[in-house]
Amino acid sequence: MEPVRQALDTFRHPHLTVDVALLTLRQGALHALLLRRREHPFAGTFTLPGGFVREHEPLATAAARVLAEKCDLHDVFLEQLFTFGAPDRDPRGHVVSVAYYALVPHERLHTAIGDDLDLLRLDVPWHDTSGGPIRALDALGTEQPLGFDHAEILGTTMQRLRGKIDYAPVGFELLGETFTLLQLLEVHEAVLGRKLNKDSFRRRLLASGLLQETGDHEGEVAHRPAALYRFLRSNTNPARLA
Amino acid sequence: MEPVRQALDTFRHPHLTVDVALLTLRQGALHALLLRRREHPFAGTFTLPGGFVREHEPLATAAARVLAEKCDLHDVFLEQLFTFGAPDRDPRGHVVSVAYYALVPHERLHTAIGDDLDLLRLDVPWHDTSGGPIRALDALGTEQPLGFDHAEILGTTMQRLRGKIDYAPVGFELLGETFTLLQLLEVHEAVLGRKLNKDSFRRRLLASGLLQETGDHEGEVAHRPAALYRFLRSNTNPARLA
DNA sequence: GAAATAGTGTCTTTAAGACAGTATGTG
DNA sequence: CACATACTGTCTTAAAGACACTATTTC
Repeated sequence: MEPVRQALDTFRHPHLTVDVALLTLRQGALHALLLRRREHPFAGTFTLPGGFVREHEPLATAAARVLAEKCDLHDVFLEQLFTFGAPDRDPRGHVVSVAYYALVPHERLHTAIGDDLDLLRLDVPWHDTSGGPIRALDALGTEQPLGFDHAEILGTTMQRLRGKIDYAPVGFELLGETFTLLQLLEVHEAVLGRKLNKDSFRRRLLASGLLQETGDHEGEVAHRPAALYRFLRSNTNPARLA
Repeated sequence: MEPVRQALDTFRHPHLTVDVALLTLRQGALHALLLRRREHPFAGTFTLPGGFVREHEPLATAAARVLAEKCDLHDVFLEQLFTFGAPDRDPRGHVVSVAYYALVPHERLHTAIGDDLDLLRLDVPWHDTSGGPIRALDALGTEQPLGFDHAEILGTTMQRLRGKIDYAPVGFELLGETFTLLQLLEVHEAVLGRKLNKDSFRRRLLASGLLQETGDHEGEVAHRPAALYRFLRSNTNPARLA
């Protein structure tokens, strides 16, 4: 028996970690920020950034710390997703992981991408909110294997997002400070994996009270420029964690 | 250094428990199954049944075991709710709790109620899905204090139920094998805390494909007896845990 | 002016709410 | 038969989808 497994087995309780599924929108498709893993187990696969929860550390703080330490990312939208505790999810021993998902505009990620940190495109094989593991594809469209149960965690993230985007203001977290209605529509289409009706989307969002007109319009386009909106963050909307 | 050893040697880690918010419907109102606590801390308060997660034990199994050991309840609807990890939620140390909620018809609880096990009526002070702690009232309508963050856990349970009952078949879990449409309506009204429109409720449920007519009708009523329905459990519906 | 998307107005379709009226049991 | 609730049919209302039409920018 290898020494690591031996060390874990001497303790009677499961260990507690956090994993963070950070999603962003690139070229109209959702991508996840993943780490290329060098060590046993699952060496060579991609995994979500994660780490142990310290004693006296709040769970959301642990998730934010993991993103800061492993990806140099600060002040992103974070929300608890689900806790994964299958006894065999880590071959070294029983590790229970509280999964969080994070959303961030693509512009904020440029510096973070490096050798062992990559954005993989998500391919969701189901078309409703049924759930199940999903696939991660590299720039060439080749499937890259995911370690542990992280394909399952990303699937649960998509399931949560699809169920939530219609009535909760999460789409804004993937856009910059200001955006057009078409950009917001494209976020919703990327999350839901299907085309949406432009007319009713416009009506619904304008009537929702979530949008504030900036007065500005987009530029650099060969057509009538669209009005730019800002997300009106009310006191009941979720906050960011530093 | 290997991360596992680092966590064990450098940092102490939080302990992991499960807590179960078991809800039932009695006299048209939602009640929670609570234990009267005798020990420090929170001696004299009511608390949710809970316990430590054993190594190599799945989380849902731990939740079902707690219900079996502390309440002699088996084979109930159980679903993971949220994981509570505030460092000060237990004054004895950092205890992270994976909360589950359970739903069970009132008839199945009669034997479970005893000296230290009681059903308290829930009083939800908010009228949408905004969330927050809720109150527990005894048979006389007197508020009974809840230990730890269990008022918060019950509040999150109500929030989840209210958000879910409109599109997921959870109302059936609070009813017996067969039921009338009016009984199902009353379940929805108890969960949502408001009156619903009878006509559209009937239309919606009959069109949903979730109900199977038994052919029988209720008896013992001084008016035209209503048709009895059975919940049509499809393969995508949630299962029970033994 | 051509091209392209933004934005407006209106008709149709669909689901919920309202409500009148009929059906069927008990006492 | 009175009464109470079950159930049915239809009108109204609100929101989504469809689509025609106008507006405004770049090239």
